[in-house]
Amino acid sequence: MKDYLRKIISHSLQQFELNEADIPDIEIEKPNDPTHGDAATNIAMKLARPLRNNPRKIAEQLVEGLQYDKKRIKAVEIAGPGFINFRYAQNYLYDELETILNQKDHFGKSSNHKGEKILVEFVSANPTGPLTVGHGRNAVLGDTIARLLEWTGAEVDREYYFNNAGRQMRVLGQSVQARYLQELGKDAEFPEGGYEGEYIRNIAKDMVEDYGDSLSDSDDITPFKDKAESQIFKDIKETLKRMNIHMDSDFNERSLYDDGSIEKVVEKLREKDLAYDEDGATWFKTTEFGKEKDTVIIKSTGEPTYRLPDIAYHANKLDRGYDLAIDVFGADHIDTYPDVLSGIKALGYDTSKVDVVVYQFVTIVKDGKPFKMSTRKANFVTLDELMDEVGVDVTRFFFLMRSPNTHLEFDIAQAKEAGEKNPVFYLQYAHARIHSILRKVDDEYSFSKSPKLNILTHESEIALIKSMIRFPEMIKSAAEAREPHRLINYLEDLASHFTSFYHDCRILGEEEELVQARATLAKAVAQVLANGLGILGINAPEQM
RNA sequence: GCGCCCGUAGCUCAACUGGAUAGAGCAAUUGCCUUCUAAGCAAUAGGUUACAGGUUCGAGUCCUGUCGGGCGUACCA
Repeated sequence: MKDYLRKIISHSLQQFELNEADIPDIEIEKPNDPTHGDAATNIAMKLARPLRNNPRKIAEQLVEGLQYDKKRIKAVEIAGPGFINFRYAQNYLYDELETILNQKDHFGKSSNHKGEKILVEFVSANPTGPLTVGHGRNAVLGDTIARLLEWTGAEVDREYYFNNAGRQMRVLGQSVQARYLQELGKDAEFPEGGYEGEYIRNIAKDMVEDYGDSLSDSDDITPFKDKAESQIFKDIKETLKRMNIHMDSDFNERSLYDDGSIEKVVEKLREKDLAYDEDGATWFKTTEFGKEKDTVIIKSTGEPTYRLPDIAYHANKLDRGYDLAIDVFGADHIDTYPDVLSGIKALGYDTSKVDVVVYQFVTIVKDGKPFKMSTRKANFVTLDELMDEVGVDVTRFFFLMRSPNTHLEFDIAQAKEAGEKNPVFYLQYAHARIHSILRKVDDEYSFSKSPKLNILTHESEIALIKSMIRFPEMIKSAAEAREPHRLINYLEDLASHFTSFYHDCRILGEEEELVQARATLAKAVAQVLANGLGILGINAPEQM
C-alpha cells in the first residue's frame, strides 16, 4: 500500500515544475490519531519551500491531480497545516485479509534484499568461560537481526569469531592445571588473575578421571588448555542451541596468521605509506582518517594488537563475497570500529559493506544493587542459569524488547518473579486463545472455503485488520534499522487489538456466516502472531 | 580533558528517524468471571520530555552550551 501511495503521489507531482533535487522523498506514515485516517503524507509541507507557496494550497493541487483506485482508497483529505490523509476502502482490507491466509507462514516476507549475501557476526566470546547474561543481549540481537534479514529475502550466514591463543588462554590453562593438582591433593599455587569459576574445577575433575595423576609432573599446560577450550566451547554451543541459535560457521583468528592475511595487511599498509615503525612498534596512520592519534598494530614484542586481525578478518569477510557484513558489538568495542573501517578502506574495500550494531551494556541488578560482572572473578550470572529461572522465551524476549541503543537494566529478582506476568505471555496467550476458539469452531461447524468477509464491519474488526496489514512494513523497517524491538512493540499492539475484538465480538454462538467470517479473521491474527514470534525465535503455543 | 551512547509518568521503557493532542507495561485506585482461556478487559490518577538557548510552518527527535549517568580513551582483548 505504501508503495502504491508513493506511486500515485509522484504521478501527481509531475504537474509541478520541479528540479530533480527539489523533489523530496515521499514519506508515508500511519497517523497517531486514527481520526486522521490510515496513512498520511507530509509532502505538501516539504514542497512549501521550493514551490514558495503555502502547504495547504499545494496539497489541494496535489490531491486534485491524484488518480487513485477507489477500490483501495476510500477518501483523501487535507488536514492541519497541509497533511494529506488517506482512508483505505474496506474491500481493500478484505483483500489483504485473504492475502494473509493465502501466504500463511510467508506473510510478511519481502524481496528487498533478494540475491544479497549477508554475514552477521555475533557472540564471538572467547572460550574462557560460560556465556553470561552480558553475552545474552549480543547473541539474541545478532540472531534476530539475521532472522529479520532473512525475511527481507537475504541469504544470511551467522558466524562466531574467536581467538584461542594468547595470554587469556594461557591463564585459562594454568587455572585448570592448578585445580587439577589441588584435586589430586597436591600443593599448587593458583595463578595471579586466574579464572576462579566453579566450571574450572569441573574441568579439572574430568581430567583427573581421564588421566589420573599422569599429568602431575609435567609443566606443559597444553593438555589443560585444550581440554578447557573444547569443553567450554561445547558448553557455549549448547547454551546457544538452547536459545534457538545456530551458527553457520566458526572463524578462528589463528587462520588469519596461518594463511598470511595478517602479513599481507601490514604489507599493503606500508605500500600505501599508511604504516610505519616507531619505538620498536608498528603503527597504523589512523590520523589520516581523522583520528587524533595513530594506532599501534604490532607491539614492540612482535605480537599484533587485536586491531590488526580485526582488519584482516573484515577484509576476509568481503573477500568471501558478502554484500554486507554486520557486526554486533557491545559499547566497549565501539572505539575499534572506526579503525577497522579505516583499515579496510585503506586496503581498497567498500566500507559501506560493513555495518555495525552497537548495543549498550546490560546493567545487572542483583539484590537491588548494580552488580559488576567479571568472567575471571566468576561473579557472573550465566545464561543457562537465567534460562533455568525464566525459560528460553522470556530470556529472548527480555533482551529484544528494548532498543539496542538504550542501557538495559536486568533485575534478576524481577526477571525471576516476572514469570507469568511477563509481557511475552501476553502475546503467547493471545495466540493460544485463538487456537482454543478455532478448535471449538472446528468441532461445531464446517469451515467454509469462502467466508463472507465483508460482514466484518465492527470497529474492532476493522481496527484488527488494519493492524495486521502493517506487519510486512514493520519487518522491513525493523530489519533496515536492525532494531528487533520494533517488531515486539508492533506485536503487542496487534495482540491488544485482538483482545479488544475478543471482548467486543463473540465468535461461537453467532449466526453461521458471522462465525465463519470471524473465525477466519481470528485465524489470520494467529498466523501473524506466529510469524512474528517465529522471527523473534519465540514459541507460539496453541495451548497454555 | 577528549570521543561515543543515554537522560521521557513513582519504576522499566516506546514514540515509525522532524509531524497533528508524547504512549505502553509494572506499581496505585475503581469497576467487570452463569457466555469462545480473568495469564484478560474498561476506567481514574500520574509529564515544563534534565536545564538554557537556537534552527522552522512544526522539536522528545537536529545544532550550541550546562548538569547528571554509562562505556571507552593502553604497545589489554
